[in-house]
Amino acid sequence: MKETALPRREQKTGAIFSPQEAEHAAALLARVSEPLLAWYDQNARVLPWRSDPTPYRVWISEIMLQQTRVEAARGYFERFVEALPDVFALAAVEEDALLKLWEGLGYYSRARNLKHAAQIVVEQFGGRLPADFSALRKLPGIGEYSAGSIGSIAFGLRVPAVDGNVLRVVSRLLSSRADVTLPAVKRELTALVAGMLPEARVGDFNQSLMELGAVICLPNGAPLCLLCPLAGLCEGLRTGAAPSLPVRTAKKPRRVQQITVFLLTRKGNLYLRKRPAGGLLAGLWELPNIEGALSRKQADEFLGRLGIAHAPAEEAGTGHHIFTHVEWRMTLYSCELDPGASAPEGWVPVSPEDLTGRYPLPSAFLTLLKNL
DNA sequence: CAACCGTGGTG
DNA sequence: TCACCAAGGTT
Repeated sequence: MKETALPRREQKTGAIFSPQEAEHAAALLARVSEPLLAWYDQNARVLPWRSDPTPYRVWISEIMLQQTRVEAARGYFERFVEALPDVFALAAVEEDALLKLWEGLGYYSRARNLKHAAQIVVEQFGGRLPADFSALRKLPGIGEYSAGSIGSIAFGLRVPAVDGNVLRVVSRLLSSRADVTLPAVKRELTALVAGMLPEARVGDFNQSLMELGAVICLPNGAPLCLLCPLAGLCEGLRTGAAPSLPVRTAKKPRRVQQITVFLLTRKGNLYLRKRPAGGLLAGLWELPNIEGALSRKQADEFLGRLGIAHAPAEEAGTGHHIFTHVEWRMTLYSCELDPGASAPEGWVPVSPEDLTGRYPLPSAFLTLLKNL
């Protein structure tokens, strides 16, 4: 294959960076670990999973922290490990109880994957998380990043852990305009990070890169370069490009979905139903709803067709909820069912106590109920 | 590879 | 109000 005949990104050596650029990058990054670890020793936040970093706790924290800010995860973590203190408890937990512990955190498949992985750990590894990158990587919910973070933090494995913080920090250090949303770019930056790992304290080093990104090298064009221990090496600071890095391709616009939601009550209980096992909010409970913005008359007709004996539906306002890929615009109706009325299969009358303590609801519906 | 999967803080 | 984006993984 002739290099000169191909655009750079198709060359065999270095899809993104030329050999010269990669060499320069490696030389720059080689000078990072020492000052960064020194900074980390003085500035690391005190976090519950850091104070007692058993493999189980590190694992739970890393899954919880996927696409989730530290402050959002903190309270959930404490409650989770209190309720499920070890891998055996996690492997045996009932799904609703598990999802209730995760309620409001989002990306609920993380919780289900945790339980599935716990069952594998019990069956195949005697209840001990494997101290091996490839074995960790094979567990459900553990990808390239998490295998690296758990491996290095819990077991001291000499492997990189490249998350969004690290991509931002490294892009700025190198003043690189490579699009970090591209898997190929992520792979190359991961290789560069692998090359900058210190001989010892790899877990601390991986955490120090993320910590720097979380508290100094802030996203949204707001890095605190004056406080940065790496300011002296940072090409992004020198060129002035740091605030506008990293480069990411824009996201696809959301689709808007109109739904009509029913607040059906009977003798102080509220009707819920379980969502399907796959797709959005899989396995969580919800207020009965259908697609479309129904008029009050259509709402009554809908309930009538389901054979639900009820008082006339009352308009209960509107609601709005934004997910990553979908936006719900909700039309609400409230309706008291006749005392002896039966509801469709799977619609469950839930007491206020069970609503709070037993049934996991997505925030979209929790917000509605809170506003009533 | 690109679409899908939640939620809340931030400017 | 609104776009951006977080200690990503799966299909």
